[in-house]
Amino acid sequence: MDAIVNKSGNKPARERQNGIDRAIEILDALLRTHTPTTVGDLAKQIGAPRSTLYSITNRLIEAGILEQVGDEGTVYFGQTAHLYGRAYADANPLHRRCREALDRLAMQTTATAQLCALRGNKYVVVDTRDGSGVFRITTDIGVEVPIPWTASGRLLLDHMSAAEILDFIPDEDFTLPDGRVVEANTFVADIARARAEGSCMTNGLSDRFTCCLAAPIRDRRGLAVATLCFIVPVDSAPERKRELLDRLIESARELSDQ
Amino acid sequence: MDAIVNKSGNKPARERQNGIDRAIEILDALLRTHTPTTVGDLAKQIGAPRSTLYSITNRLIEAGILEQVGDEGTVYFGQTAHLYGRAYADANPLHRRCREALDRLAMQTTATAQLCALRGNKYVVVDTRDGSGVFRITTDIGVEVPIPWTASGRLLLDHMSAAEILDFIPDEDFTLPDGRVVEANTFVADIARARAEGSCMTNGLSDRFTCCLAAPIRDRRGLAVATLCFIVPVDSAPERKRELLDRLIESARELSDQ
DNA sequence: CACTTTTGTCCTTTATAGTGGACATTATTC
DNA sequence: GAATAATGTCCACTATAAAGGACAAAAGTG
Repeated sequence: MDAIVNKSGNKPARERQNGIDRAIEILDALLRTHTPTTVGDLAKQIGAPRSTLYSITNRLIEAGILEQVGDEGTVYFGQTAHLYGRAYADANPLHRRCREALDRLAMQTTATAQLCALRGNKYVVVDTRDGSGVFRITTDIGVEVPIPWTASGRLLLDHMSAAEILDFIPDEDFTLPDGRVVEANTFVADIARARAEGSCMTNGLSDRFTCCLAAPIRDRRGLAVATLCFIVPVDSAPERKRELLDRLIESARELSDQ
Repeated sequence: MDAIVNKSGNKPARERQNGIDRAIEILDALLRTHTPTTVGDLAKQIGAPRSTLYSITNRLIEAGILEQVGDEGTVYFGQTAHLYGRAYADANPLHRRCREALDRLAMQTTATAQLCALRGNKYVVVDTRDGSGVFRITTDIGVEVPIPWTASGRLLLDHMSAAEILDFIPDEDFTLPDGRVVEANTFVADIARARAEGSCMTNGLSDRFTCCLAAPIRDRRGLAVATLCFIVPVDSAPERKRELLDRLIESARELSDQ
């Protein structure tokens, strides 16, 4: 028999939750909404008693992981969270090298360069360098986006079979922001092609004005662990797109360890 | 009567600890050591049962806040921690503006520019731009340093009375890495002077070869919430130090809101 | 103004998470 | 190769933390 599951679909919803689980739910809720939130709102969002959340947020505030924002009742990530994150970014060799690559790419091309990866069954931007050009439709770092909306997503799934892919992605994620639907078969074919070509380009997919260019960074086993990606206007010259894509492919290959 | 206190000196040491407190202890221990650590070591450092730490670290790993590093038994911060930290840094207006200021300062001067603040009764580097020059004795981001070792520390305490200052700083923190001791009176006088001058310079203090230059960023009430700081060789020309200091003072004033 | 909603705190109850040990397995050390 | 230490997992016990509600005060709302 199936256990009752909550809306995130992966955790059994017990009536009494662990404090650490609650704390993680709080942090993830803040990452999702990407905006300072009141404790009451948090309680509503994650379906927890307010009294519990007050005691946990207070403890997290005391530790500096959360901070009271402005002077009205909302909380958001604090300085300590920033320090933890920097410790990660500085210690992770791949991440360090990727940051340097982003700097180079954004500098040389004036386009917006991003480092992208999976987080669960969603796509997230892990780091960005905003290009010096005016064009910047930039997804916020850490905000989860449905995989089929992105060029990078097609590369990040290229180790999976068709069945695994369709099982992995929630049905609703195939619907684009403007209501169009990505056909499952088309999507699987896209992935196969991206794998064969070692890169992926999408035009006007998640956004009508945006072209995304992406190349995979692979670990020693060939698994795409992240992607480098450029965001440019969809009406950029084909030659420019090609040139940018080639740069991405080269940088991403240098970052791969195989 | 005094409760039993653990070595960090501020938390009552109960025999049975809260899971969230344990989790925070784990994260702070990793930030302190600034290196991937085994669960057993963590347990030793924070004085907790191994069985407890295994269950908590596993939960944190599952959430992506921690990651298993390499393939041998150690854990460190994970990608999710990075995302939390970026969310903080992107949302915090002061922090955003400081990052831009650091970029400018490091670029224009080729010196290492840092953003510093207090964390409890210690000094920490919150962000750095390593200068293009060869000279870089850089404190790692997030690592706690005794306040009397730093120029910034003198500015960050300039709202306190002499008594408050001496009460705030642990006695052992007045001993420099090379064994010399900062006299309490001298330190208090340093702070008064730093406040009067609106900046602080130290030569060969925490490190024999380093000169630290710092200027305060103040909130509307005049409290120094952070500092901008340059790290240069102690034998740099006095005129250069003066010029760098003036740049810091100007940038820091622009970032202050008063 | 009355009325609703939200906020922050406090209290009691009870399911359960943290503890401390035991245990079989690897790693180290000498 | 024996001896020691560290690793990861499991279990039973009970102090305690999450829950769920109650409450006054503040903030919106009409």
